[in-house]
Amino acid sequence: MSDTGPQHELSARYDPTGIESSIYVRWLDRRAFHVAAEDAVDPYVIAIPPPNVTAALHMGHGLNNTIQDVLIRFERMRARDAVWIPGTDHAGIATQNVVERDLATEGLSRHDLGREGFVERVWSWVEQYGSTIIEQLKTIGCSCDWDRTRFTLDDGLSRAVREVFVRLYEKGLIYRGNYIINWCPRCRTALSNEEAEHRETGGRLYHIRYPLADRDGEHVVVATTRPETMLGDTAVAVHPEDERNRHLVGHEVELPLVGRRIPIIADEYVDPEFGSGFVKVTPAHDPNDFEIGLRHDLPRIDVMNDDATMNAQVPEPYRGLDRLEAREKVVRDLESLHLLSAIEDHAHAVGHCYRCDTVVEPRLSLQWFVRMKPLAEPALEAYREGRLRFHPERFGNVYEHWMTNVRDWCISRQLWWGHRIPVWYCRECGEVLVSRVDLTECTACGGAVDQDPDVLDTWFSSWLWPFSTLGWPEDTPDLKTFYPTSTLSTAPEILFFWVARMVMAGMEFVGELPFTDVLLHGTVRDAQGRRMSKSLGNGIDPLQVVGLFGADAMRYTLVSAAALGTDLQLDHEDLESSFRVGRNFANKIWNAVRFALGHVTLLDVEADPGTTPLELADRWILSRFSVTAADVTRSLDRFRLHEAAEASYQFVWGEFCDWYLELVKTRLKGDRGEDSRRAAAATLTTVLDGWLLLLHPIMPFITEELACHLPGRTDDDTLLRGPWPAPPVEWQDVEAEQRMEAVRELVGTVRNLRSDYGIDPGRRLEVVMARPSSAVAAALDAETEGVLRLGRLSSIRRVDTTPAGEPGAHAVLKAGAELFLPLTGVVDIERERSRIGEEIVRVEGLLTGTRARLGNPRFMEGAPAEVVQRERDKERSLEERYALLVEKRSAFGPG
RNA sequence: GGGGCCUUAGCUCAGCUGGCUAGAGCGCUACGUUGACAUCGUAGAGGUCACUGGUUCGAGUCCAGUAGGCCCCACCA
Repeated sequence: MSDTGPQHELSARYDPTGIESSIYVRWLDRRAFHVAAEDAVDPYVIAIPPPNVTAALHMGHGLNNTIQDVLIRFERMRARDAVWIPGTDHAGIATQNVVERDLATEGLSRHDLGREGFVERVWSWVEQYGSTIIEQLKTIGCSCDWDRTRFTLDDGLSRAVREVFVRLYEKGLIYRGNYIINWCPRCRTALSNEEAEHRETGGRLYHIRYPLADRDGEHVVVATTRPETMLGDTAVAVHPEDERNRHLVGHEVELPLVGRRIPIIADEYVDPEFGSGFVKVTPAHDPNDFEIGLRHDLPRIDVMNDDATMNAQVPEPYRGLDRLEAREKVVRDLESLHLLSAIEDHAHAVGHCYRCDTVVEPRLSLQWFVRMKPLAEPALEAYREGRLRFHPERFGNVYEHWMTNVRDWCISRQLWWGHRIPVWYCRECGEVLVSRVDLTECTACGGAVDQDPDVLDTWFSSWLWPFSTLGWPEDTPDLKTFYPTSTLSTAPEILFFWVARMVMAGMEFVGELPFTDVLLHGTVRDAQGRRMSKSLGNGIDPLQVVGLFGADAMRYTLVSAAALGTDLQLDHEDLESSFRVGRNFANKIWNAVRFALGHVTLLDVEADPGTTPLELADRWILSRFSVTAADVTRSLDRFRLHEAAEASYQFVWGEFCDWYLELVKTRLKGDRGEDSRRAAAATLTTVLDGWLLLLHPIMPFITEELACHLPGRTDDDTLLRGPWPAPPVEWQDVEAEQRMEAVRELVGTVRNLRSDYGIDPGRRLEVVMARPSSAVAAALDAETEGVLRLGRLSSIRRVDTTPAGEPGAHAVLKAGAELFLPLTGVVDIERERSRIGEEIVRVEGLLTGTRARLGNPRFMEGAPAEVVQRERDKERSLEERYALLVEKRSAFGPG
């Protein structure tokens, strides 16, 4: 589309509509994101945190996947074999919930379909909607290797899951047992500790009298936040050294409402200082009580059904009541029996199901567990030895703490959607068979077998993701080439759920860390600082943002707003203000290139660069570009994406557009001769091409679109493979930077004075200059025309000393020069005197500070030579300015 | 109960290993249609870097404490 006169095709406003999708298709057509193991020499690999297959893209995904895409594109441009492995997670509970809700609208439950029918139904749901989020990732530009898309429940990954289960079982690291687990009465399944979210809740502490069974009229008082569990009490405990109460050990109390006689026992767990020193013991509904129960061989009475209604273990009046109803009734009944001695407010942390937010019930239950300690050790060691790094670093502490105190992992779930537990129980001999292949009969006695009905925790497949996606347990070429992966980027919320467990799995099953660097990004919040969520309705749909402003605008905004590990705020009620930065920047880029394209031709670019001498502005912009490229590279290397974004922005807008383009405009028209024109055109194109590359990881679409319009490039060109800009160090040019600094200060000062005195912007002024430093003089010689044009000056008159007593404005440049702007009839002497006076005070202050430092012997000894030198230079230039300013002021005569 | 983080311009935030005459974007004020861009340009106002001490020649940056906010972990009922 760009062979001739491309400038005519670019509109004045950047409109990403259509451009982005067609570019994306072009990339796909070339299979540009695919890398085969055989071809990979220097792999850089990211395994995507697989979004739930039920998910629709939200801003959190938008941010995380933009970050990953930036890194992948950056490395790909650096000629590494960058592979980004995409996929989705079957998300056991979440997906089952979605399909069950679906069924409910037809008046059906999963039980109506039966297990097989239900699972089929979920699969068809997945087939229909499962690729939604994958498609959405393409919309925001993600350059995943789509040929490698995986699903945690597909055949290969299922095989990995089963292999892992069997291995751990054989190693004695998986066991089945009756323990207190977190039970979600709504999902009717066990949860892991991590899946129970503890939240501070305002509750009550009830003090209940338990009458002593053998001493009439006497009682002990226990305190509880959950009176309904008393129905399952099997003991009352005191601390063995509790002077007040230990004489009661061995006695019994009669459990109110139930009538059961239960013993008073002594156990270290009890805090004698708390309350009355007595604790009710409910081994089936509290983890501590469970432990006490073990030590004292107490009966465990589970008083609830799966849905947290009271079961047949409780007295008739309470049966069938929900636990909260039961609580109220228990309290009422105790009250009427005068057994409630007090109720006080009491805040405590209550667990909630991370999927449905129902209050979790600690409950005794037969489940499968993974012994974590042995897995944690190598994972901890890897971190301590510095082989595993977190960004920001502080998350290392969090990881270490969790790893050190890791508890066993409850992995069985009472769901239908997921990896079925590969365990069979023999009906005949009771043998427990754990197998890599499905069994139909007992391997011991040949009897009929039943497979465990439960499925595995979703995370039991996710924790294998970095290698299961590469073909493990087969020793595939992919696994050999692409494992370990390089960087993992994710949200801190799943540090334990996923990141820590992946590290353990990688070490255990492949013998190597799954990745070396873990990037934890912040949370996307709304204008009030609240987390974006469906229930609050304060989310922003990335696709809507893409539709309005383009993916690049969104990506730039997100990256620039998300400093490493910090949260970012966006306003869901004002998308424009939220994404304005990126949108405006994209527009700026568009127009800068549009302008340039109107002035450069293929001939300019092909000309031998040695034949046309570069001018000051050319040398300067090359130098600035060189520095910027180095900064951006360094920032990306250190995962400081926002710094890379900001550095590019400052360069493109603040230096390239504001100064270079402005200075070069006349030259491009040929006003300063053909050599000058050509030098400008060649430099312009070189630098433009360079910064388009620099921005490509963050803004892939617009840069790709514009680059192919540049002379020397065609539609077949792509920025995907870079090469990543690595400007020669020779481009860095201290002299040019100093001189351009003088140009900018000169122009800036003139503009400032004009503005201060309200000079008509159209009026051309003459400026008088005296005593320019060599830098200023050289700068002026090189760029007179530019200075005149940008300062709207008619001429610069050089004199030995600026006029005293004439009406006009004085200034002294840092770069070294006196300026005088003759302003007959405009300048008010008093105002000018006070303006200079203020400047004198300011400079004097700086000078005092600098002199104090230089006069301090300890500074002179202690500070590095470089710092001392800088202070000396500063002192000298401040002294000169000071002297000149004082002289100017005195020219006004005594104030 | 432990651990961590934050507090810098009106707003949202940068500021990495101490050298800062403290930055950006937005907002605000004034001026401006100088043919890339009004999704723009030029200039400007605006900060005792939460507070108190300490270390240091030098602290927004390091240390301790105080106040306020946030987060994570935790079996004291």
